[in-house]
Amino acid sequence: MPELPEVETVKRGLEKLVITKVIKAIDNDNPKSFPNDPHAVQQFAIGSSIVSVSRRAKVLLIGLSTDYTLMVHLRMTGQLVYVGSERWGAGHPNESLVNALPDKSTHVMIEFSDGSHLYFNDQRKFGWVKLLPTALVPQDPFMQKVGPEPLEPEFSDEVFINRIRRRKGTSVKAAILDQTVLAGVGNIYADESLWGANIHPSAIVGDLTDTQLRLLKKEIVYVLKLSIEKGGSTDRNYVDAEGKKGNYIDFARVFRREGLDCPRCSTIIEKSRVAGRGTHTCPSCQKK
DNA sequence: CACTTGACCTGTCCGC
DNA sequence: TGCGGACAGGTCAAGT
Repeated sequence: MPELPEVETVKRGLEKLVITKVIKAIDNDNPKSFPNDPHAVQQFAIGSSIVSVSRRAKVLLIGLSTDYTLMVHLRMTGQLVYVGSERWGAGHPNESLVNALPDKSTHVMIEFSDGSHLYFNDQRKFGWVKLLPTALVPQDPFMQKVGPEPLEPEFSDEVFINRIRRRKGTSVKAAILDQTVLAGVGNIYADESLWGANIHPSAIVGDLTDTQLRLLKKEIVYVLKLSIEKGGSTDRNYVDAEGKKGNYIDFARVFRREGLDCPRCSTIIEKSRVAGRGTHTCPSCQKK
């Protein structure tokens, strides 16, 4: 589920909600969701306070006062939801979810000393919460190989073109989904940005011009920024740190709009399969 | 090496 | 209504 804009939205929410909170207890029901040595958890997490929340690619990093970090990947269906000690008042945008937590998909539960909680929910159990020394975060194999952050200034046209051209034999959709090319694009923003650039997802990278790739890079940055403004995309499971849904999907041009009109030319949007993923295109705007 | 496919899980939806 | 199969936003290991 969550791609860069969703993880960024969770990060911004958590930053406001959990900094300075002291961890009183952590429970989990599944070692895949919480693959940590209980002794390390006891020694370096329990009793520590949260000093920072940051994001790299689709990974959330919750910094602790012990110089350890809780590294969180939401994968497909993960949620990280904060619930205050008095819950949320009536009228909360997602009252039914928040007030029902924990539920059967809650796999990690962090209790703070003030009685509030942070719940890690994950229907499909692909996500995880790992505790490790902060100094070792950069040594993580994924962190070692992940590409540049698309919303940082160093993500220039040259950087993007050089990196994506390493994948010259593959489809452009597979290339932008490749986290070593750039960080944070998933299926939604791949389809949305390719539509924006008038490029067919199955086009081979080696057949695209630098002009097309520059436009694609611009569209990737555009859709990611727009989605952050809208609080991300809720297609199924995604919610932010307060349990609220995102609104980008209302602004999507092709994603999940098969059978509807292309907003640019009114041709009916099609759904197909590219790079093993459900793929949405306008057959008129995005010629093969 | 470059690239593609299947696996990891659970839930939901669609066709018979 | 029940059942089987396909599919769902990510990543990695194993295969070609």
